[in-house]
Amino acid sequence: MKQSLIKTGSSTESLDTASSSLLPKLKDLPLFSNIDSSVLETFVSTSIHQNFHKNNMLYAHGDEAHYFYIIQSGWVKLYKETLDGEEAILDILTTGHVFGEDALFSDNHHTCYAEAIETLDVIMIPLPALAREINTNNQLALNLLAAMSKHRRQQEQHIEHMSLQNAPQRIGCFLLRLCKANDPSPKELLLPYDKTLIASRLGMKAETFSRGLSSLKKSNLITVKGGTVIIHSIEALSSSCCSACSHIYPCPDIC
Amino acid sequence: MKQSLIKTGSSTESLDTASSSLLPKLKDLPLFSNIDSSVLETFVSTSIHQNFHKNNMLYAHGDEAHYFYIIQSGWVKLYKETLDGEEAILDILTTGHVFGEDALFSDNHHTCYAEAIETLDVIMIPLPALAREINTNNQLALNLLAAMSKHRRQQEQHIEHMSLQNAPQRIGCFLLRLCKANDPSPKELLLPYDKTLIASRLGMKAETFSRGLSSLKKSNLITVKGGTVIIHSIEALSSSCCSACSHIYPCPDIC
DNA sequence: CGAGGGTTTGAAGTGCATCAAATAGTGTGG
DNA sequence: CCACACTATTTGATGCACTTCAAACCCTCG
Repeated sequence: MKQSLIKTGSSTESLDTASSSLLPKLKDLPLFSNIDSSVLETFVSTSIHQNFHKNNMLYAHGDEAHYFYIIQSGWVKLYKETLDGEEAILDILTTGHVFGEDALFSDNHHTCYAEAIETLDVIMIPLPALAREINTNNQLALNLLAAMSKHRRQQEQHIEHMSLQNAPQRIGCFLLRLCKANDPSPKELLLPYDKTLIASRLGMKAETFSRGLSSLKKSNLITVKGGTVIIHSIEALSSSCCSACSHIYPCPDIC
Repeated sequence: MKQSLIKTGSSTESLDTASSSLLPKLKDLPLFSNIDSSVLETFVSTSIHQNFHKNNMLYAHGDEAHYFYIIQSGWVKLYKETLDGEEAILDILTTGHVFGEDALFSDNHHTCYAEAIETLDVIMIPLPALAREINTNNQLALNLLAAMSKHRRQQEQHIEHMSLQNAPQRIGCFLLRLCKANDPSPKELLLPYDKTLIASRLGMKAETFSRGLSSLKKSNLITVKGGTVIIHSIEALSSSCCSACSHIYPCPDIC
């Protein structure tokens, strides 16, 4: 039904293979902590550095998988699409996040769509290189396990939110997650992407999102001006949202 | 709100430690495929074999984790509970399923509740034993990765179902998943546990589940008598349910 | 047989979706 | 820099799916 203007392949391909400046960036990722530089150098030497414009598709559900992706900057949405053409957003990722690696365990095929939603800058590392390495490198396998496990907890929270929180609560929770720091002072923040997309990420329609924001406004919890939101009191907002959740603010590393 | 009669600890403890008859059972689990018998013997020798009655709690959210669990028979629900006392079911597991192992990556604490919903028979293996082994045994780490990855795809489907399917569709999909075989003949099956619990697993109230079943009945897709359901035509049922899903029947290994 | 939980049914309420239209915001070419 | 086109967002009116509350029914088990 909602057929977006997908321009696959029309991405800006700045293929600077193996720029050694990538190495320090990889080293900082949890996935690669305690991994020998020599291994990372192998990854870097076979990697591709690429840009994608908004609405470009990185891969489709069912595609054969060749790479996994490390986000340098920008935003990606991972989603599924039904026969009816409806889409369900699984996750929206940004700088430092890794995705696509799960194809290793799905017969080398991707199990969802990945699409850039803001100008995106990724490092693409060939999956066979990863596969070879985890087969012998136990530390890397353990790091990957830790990453998967974290992702699993995030998904559990997603499921919990969808079943138990109402629209304003899901919105409030989303805003709180945008506040990294846990100081209790009023907090001004910029919504990272389209409101329509945030709505979809939270499992609601754009109209419902809009009304949800107004309702938080009316309760005097926040102020909204365009894409800017001011949280008057983190304390107050969390007490109105987190009662319908198994975690209390500030959530653990999950959020 | 819904405070269930939890009788923690009052379980029937048939502690027959290290019965070597367990070994062949472990060997058949995907998690332990291609793992040396000597390793499994170590697991068996430190394991506990235990029964839990309906409504017994295995562990609570936040508990320090000592074991992971392998189900021999019976059913367990994994769930979260909000401050309000509402619960969200994450998963319902049965024979052959493994759970609790993710605590290894959550600071050795469980991140949800686990409760027996039908008389339950589990093998409990100490987490430190697993931790020690995956630190050096790459094959085991890879098996665990594969298991986590499968679980991840299941969760993704759960999320998708919750966002896109309506109540009768979720029910139909659940029934189809109970049919392992994909022969197209009418299929009679027994609901594995309380309708109330199925409802909750599917993210709806018992009343909605009941009405959903009637609606499938009225569409002449199924017949219901007590806990027995007859699917008139798998073809017809799947065509009415799977349109709101990214998978078509029969779903891949996910279901 | 009777108690109690699970299940069904009915009536009414609520929250979100849908449809439609107005408004704000953004990027374009002139 | 402005006018236009197009999209994102908001607002209002209405509908529907699911929930809630209440009561009846049914089934199991002591």
